[in-house]
Amino acid sequence: MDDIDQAIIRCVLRNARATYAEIGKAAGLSPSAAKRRLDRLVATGAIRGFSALVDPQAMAWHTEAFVEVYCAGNPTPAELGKALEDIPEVVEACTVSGAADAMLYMLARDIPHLEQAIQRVRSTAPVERTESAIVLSRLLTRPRGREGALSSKA
Amino acid sequence: MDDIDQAIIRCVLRNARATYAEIGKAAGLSPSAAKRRLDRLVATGAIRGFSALVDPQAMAWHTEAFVEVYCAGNPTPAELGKALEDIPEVVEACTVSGAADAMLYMLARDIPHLEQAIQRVRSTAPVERTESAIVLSRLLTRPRGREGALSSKA
DNA sequence: TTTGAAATGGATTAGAG
DNA sequence: CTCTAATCCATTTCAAA
Repeated sequence: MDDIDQAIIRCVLRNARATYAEIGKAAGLSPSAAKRRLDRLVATGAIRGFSALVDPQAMAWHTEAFVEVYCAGNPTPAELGKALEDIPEVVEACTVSGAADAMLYMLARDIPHLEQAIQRVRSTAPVERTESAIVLSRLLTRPRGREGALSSKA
Repeated sequence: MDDIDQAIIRCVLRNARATYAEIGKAAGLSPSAAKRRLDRLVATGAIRGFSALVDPQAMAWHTEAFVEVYCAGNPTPAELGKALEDIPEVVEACTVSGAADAMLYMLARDIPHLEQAIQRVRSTAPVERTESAIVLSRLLTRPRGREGALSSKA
């Protein structure tokens, strides 16, 4: 992880669909070298993947919920993640300490849509039981600076 | 915004670097039709951009927790928000349905730091009891469009 | 070990139907 | 929306620093 990798990450954070030529230009590399480094960043796990930034307003999804998931058996985190990946209503998912196996943060159009999405979670993953806390009002949201740690330029 | 657009969004949420051929296959469309729809979704703002998912390990603070807050009496959401505002470790806070009054998402350097921050929550706000679920591993994180990335394509 | 350059196979994109 | 065709890009290979 050097300055070139950081430049690549910054570029691809700004636009995940950038071509290797664009990535290379941002990092001062040829397209083939840029591809090699990007592939390595993905392979080593520094980059977990690439996703679209969907406007929740455009989809009119404004029903939020925290969902505790209690699993049947003990599926691996990887299995759980794979199963949840196809459910776009699941915005975040973590395994957690305590009684529940996982905590989901879900976003849906409305209550029926949320209910349907939770049903989909229950049928897709080896889930025994879920416990939902629907968000009533948002008290505060602080920017998390996920990319902040990487944006320190040399 | 129909089922085809939804399928395109699902595909590109899963992998923003998918080719138009892959997107089209996921949506039952030809590559050129897939490109036209995706371009339109970006142009209308339904998709704000495409970004990489960087390993949170790169962050300085990498201990996360979901904290359920049970209040003494019934403070207003405004009072709660005001009390939590001064605690930087509280990244998100919502009032929720169910037994708990509020759900916090907290971010700290490590477990001692998290414990100290929770103590601070308990002493600052009229909190009766808290129940914490520390994040063990992150299964998936979808950007919520807060990062404000913009495609550089014309 | 990592880069840059060339070649080819496949993807992207505009235009026509 | 599909099809077609021209262009552009991704990916591999290979030689060089």
